[in-house]
Amino acid sequence: MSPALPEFDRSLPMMLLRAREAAMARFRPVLTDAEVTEQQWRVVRALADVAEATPSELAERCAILPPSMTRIVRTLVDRGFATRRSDRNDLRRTLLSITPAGRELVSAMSPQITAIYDEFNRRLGEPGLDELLERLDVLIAEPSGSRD
Amino acid sequence: MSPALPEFDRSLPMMLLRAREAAMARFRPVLTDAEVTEQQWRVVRALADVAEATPSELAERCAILPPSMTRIVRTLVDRGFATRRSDRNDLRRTLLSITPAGRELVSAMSPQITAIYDEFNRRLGEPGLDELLERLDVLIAEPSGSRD
DNA sequence: AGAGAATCGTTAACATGTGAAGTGTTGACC
DNA sequence: GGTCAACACTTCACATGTTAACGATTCTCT
Repeated sequence: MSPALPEFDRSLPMMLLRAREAAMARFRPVLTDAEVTEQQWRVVRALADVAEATPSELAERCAILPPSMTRIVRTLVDRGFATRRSDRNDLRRTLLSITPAGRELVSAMSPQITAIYDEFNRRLGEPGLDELLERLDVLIAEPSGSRD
Repeated sequence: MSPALPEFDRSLPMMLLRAREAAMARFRPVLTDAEVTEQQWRVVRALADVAEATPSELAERCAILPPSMTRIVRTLVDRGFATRRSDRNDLRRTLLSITPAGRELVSAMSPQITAIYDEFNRRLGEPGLDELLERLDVLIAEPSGSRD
């Protein structure tokens, strides 16, 4: 008999998707209120941590594909949350920075976002959250089980 | 001082997103090979488990929003993986079923999909996977911490 | 120097995510 | 039995996901 597929509803991809949906459901009202999309917020958030970054670096850190990043950066620059300049040492590269308006957005949203993080912390417990993150790390880590 | 935001890179939403991306990266080649999208596969997979289902039920089970479900069902019917009829007792409702071609798709893909599930099982260990799913359940479960 | 490969960002084309509004049908209530 | 709210599905508009291909720049190697 052909190997039975795992239970659909409790398969790893479905559970990860549902868990993320459940988490984002808490953040979404805050994002909507600030009139930024989830992805725009990720990029602004990432830009707040560094002096400058290239679209590629942001794409990596935010888990957003380059074509999407192109559009998101355009939006953020248009809305005044980020600025861009080109790298004089490598004209292929673009360097992006957060603007004061971008920083204001981050600081205005921080309290509410932090409160939601705290809520998840309470729900899972600190050790529970840490264990969860560790297991997710295992998934994220390169399998490297290959042979080289 | 304003409350510091959690580490961006290890925040729960980012980790869940990365973990899911890592997992899907393993499945994607199989899906591409079969020429179905991730979401189309989820719906076909869900249809294979039941005699009939409404778009709403599928949307719930597959974590796909109704507008997307409308488009996906249209595609699946066009491609011959599903059929639709309307409920005579409630003309608002549509009833969907998998076709033989849909079942063939599922059984053709099952071995490869199962192999990937097995790989994750090995990486995490059975108890590790179970613990992971339990913690994800905590996130998915209604907070219900409200007061009613 | 110069040809060709590699890199970075972008555009294109299609599928899906997301929130709002629309259509037809059913149910509840007067 | 007629009005109105609720429901199931759809459409619309815009943002993003996904793959492929493209243009400009840089690197490599001869």
